[in-house]
Amino acid sequence: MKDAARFFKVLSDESRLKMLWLLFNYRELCVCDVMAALEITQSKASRHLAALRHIGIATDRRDGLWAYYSLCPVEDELARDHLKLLRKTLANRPDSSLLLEKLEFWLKAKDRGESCGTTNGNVLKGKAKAGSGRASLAGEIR
Amino acid sequence: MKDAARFFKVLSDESRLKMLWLLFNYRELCVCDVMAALEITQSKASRHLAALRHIGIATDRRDGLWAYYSLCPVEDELARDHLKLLRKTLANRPDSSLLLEKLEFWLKAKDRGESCGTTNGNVLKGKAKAGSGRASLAGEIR
DNA sequence: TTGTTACATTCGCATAAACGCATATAGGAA
DNA sequence: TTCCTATATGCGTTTATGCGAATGTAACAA
Repeated sequence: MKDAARFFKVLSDESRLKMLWLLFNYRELCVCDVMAALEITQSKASRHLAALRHIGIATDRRDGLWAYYSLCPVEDELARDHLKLLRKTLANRPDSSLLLEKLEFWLKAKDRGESCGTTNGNVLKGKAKAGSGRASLAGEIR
Repeated sequence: MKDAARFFKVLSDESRLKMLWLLFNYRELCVCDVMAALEITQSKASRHLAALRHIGIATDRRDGLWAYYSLCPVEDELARDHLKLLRKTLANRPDSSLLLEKLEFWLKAKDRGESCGTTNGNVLKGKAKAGSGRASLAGEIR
């Protein structure tokens, strides 16, 4: 049962639960999307996403500078079943919808050309840039 | 989602998962039963059982010197659903049946009058005592 | 009373986890 | 080249967690 305990340890952090909730609802998200929706630092987002990857419930796809994370098929039965249930149970949590709204708000701002601003500025308060206008690759699921 | 993370934190320890598995299969168990089945110290058993009690998924019933722990109805939907699923998923773990066998072995030894021996001796290696022959109150479920 | 037993709890220590900060890496643009 | 940006990671610090050993508590027996 050691691996089962390790799996639940990953679920025992609020930030990681929120990330899972976002990934349940969006096909893939980059680090700065998670950063913005959860209002956490870049290193925190990167590390927790890496934790999801390390136990094999998420993968990352690199595209230039960006790293897109998404859920991946889970071989372990216990993990797979509990993740499936988690998707349902998290939906009824009070802060779940708010979290999705925050993400949508950020994605729209990103579409308008705002940068992630990890180096100097605050993510959600960054000014609009004359940037590339890169379209978000976040795939909405709902 | 903070309370959800707290719930999964309780599941993130192998000893606590084993205790839950035993309580899924026996209506109630005293501390020394858990101690013997898991081959852990008394303070460890007591502490982890208290952790299950503190988040409201187990209760204790005192009868003289003994403390009998059992699962209790859980009001929170997330916790309730995941516990229900956990009962199924843990059944397929390789060490689950072995754990139940260890418990049954201990319960029979206890029925023969062996003491828990928390103070001085090792639990499973304690000599048979001319003790009270107290019948086990552990209620088998399977 | 004294002693024994089952359990809870406190203590101190060791390890693990989480964090911010700074830096490294690496791709894209100028 | 140089600069900027997105992400990963090493480092040091803080906090959390788990543990055994010892002690405390309360019930029962003699």
